[in-house]
Amino acid sequence: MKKAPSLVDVARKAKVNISTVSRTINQTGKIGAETQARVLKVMRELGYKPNRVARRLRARDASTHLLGLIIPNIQNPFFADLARGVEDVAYKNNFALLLCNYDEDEKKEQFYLDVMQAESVDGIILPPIHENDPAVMQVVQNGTPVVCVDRILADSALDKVEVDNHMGAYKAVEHIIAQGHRRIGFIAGPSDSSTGRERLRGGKDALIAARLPVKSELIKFGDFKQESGRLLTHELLALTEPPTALFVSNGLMTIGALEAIAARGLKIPKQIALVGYDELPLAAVFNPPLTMVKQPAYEVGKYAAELLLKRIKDGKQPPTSLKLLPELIIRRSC
Amino acid sequence: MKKAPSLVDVARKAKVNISTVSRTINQTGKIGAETQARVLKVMRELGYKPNRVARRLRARDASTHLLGLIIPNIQNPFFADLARGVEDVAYKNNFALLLCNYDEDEKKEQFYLDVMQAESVDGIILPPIHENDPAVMQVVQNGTPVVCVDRILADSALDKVEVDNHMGAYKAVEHIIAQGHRRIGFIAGPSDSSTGRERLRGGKDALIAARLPVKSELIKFGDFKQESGRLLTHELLALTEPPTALFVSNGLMTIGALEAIAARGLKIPKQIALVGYDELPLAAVFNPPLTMVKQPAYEVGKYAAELLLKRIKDGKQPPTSLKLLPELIIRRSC
DNA sequence: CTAATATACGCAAACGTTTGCGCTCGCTAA
DNA sequence: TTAGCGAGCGCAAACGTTTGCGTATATTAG
Repeated sequence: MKKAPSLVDVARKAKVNISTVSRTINQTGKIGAETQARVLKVMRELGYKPNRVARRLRARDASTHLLGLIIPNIQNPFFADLARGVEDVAYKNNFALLLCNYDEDEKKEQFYLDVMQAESVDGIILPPIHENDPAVMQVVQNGTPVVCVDRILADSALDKVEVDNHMGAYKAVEHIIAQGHRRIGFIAGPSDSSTGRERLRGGKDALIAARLPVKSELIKFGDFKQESGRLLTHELLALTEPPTALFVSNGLMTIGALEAIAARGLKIPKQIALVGYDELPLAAVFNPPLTMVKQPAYEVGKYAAELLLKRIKDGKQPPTSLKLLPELIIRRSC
Repeated sequence: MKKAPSLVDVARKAKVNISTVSRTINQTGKIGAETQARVLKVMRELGYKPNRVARRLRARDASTHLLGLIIPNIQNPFFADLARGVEDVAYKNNFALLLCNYDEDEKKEQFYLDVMQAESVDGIILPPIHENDPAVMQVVQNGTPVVCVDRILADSALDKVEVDNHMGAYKAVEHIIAQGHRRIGFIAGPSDSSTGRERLRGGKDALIAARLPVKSELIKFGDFKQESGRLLTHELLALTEPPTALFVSNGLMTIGALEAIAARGLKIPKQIALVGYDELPLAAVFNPPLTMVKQPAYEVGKYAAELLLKRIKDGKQPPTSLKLLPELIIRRSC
């Protein structure tokens, strides 16, 4: 590893003290015009790049220009979009991004939270693993700025940006009902996640508003992963009186549901109608095109990053809470 | 920001010198059994976590437990899978991951390479933006371990893991021919990328092996993004004598192609057959299921990370070069 | 002309580690 | 008895920054 030029090298060559160089870089303090010019020239000649590690070590308070993003799984298109949103605003502000997948695994989440703190990131964006996440709470207590996305943390005064899950599910089920369906299968998320619960609630409320019974045998609880979507759809379709329509409450499970439907050779929407959650890359060109409730994932990431940056710059403002709106994209699957 | 306990705090409470604590942690040097036990106890009591920043600053040679991954776009499922592969082995080895999207933009690539160096990462995994990538070359010269994935860097003795692009395209086109097609549209990637060129070459070679002419009007060059797939497919289908089959050389462009086909209301595979590159989440349940050449993206990431870790531990072994095999998954779209 | 003040810059501490070196024991070998 | 040695541990430097404070010079006010 060739040694990169340091402040000392620049200072020596420019015949000034390192503090002068530092101040030139950061535009802090008073420095003479010609000194400044000379220093800048030497910096260019040497190809000097400030060492971020040293900077972070020293400046526990000043910004370290590093953001942490901890998500369940980057292979989930929703989180990929979200991550992209975060990254774009980070880049615009000269921040780098430490990205981790925790796979809904508390051990991994803890590990990565430790890493983030040990790296003294400026702030962290994450969907808490569940509402009472002690590991996250502890990070917050430490004073690290945290903004919650997608899911929220119970009774905490944190910046957060979420999507209206109740509305998304409500609209979806409402639409299913409007298409004339009365037996609606519901593949819900885990009941200990706020998103899972809110979407379930939204679906139920739509049923109630239409004076339809909510039948527990038509509600299955998955884990937001593809395989559970497949399995639960099979269960639903194997019922003696199977549903005529399906609402699947996230993207990965929707893929699984489609697998099950294909395996049984059912026609969409005639034999089984379907509306899924989260937009999928091929949903619009699917045959038939898939009716889905689309979440503004990129925007969630974007706003979250902006909120975080704002808080980093100015710690003591009241927390702001954003709730973005999902959109029901009606295509042909229901 | 509450101050985290440091070596000094532990040392003071355990009534030893900080160096003893350090050596206890790293298992380096000789330390008495009871001292060690005492130190470990205090560490637990205080909840001590080593500060990675300080560690990285000090140990320019020792491992800093941070890997860099620079990819074009995390929203591309291929790279999402790849990233996941990298992350999994990084996690197993207690490494964190700095992830960046450079969007095929040289400025961004340069910026992120600078960041990685300034963060003194242990090593970097990336698909070079093109074969003669001066920015990457320079990083290599600096002595930072680099492993290339997917694409390669010209005449450099680097670890690399790629997928056999020639074989993938060859198999695809071979299969299209075997289905009886004679007019085959080819949506290629950029000709200045090694993957683009090799896939084009593979396709052409399959044509030649079958003694079929390669007609330049049937070959369109895209940029591996969705929109170009859509546009170019429209161009191809608008020909006075349009192709009866399409080979699209990456995943995003395949989505675009499907858009164009859907917009024209063409039936797959009767009116237009199609085989795409890269597996897509919904490809298997698509209607008809999509014939695609699937790249082992996760494995690419996994092997790359393993190679990188090996090189970090033991710098001076000859570079190893892996070439993984793509798989033609024959479904019903061709 | 002297004193006050602003400007431009240097000095050195601090951030939390790792590590080469040196010191002090207690023990063994000659 | 003493030189030699290894085990166990402390001292202090170093990594590359930022920053509070000090100081010299130039400028202005009184």
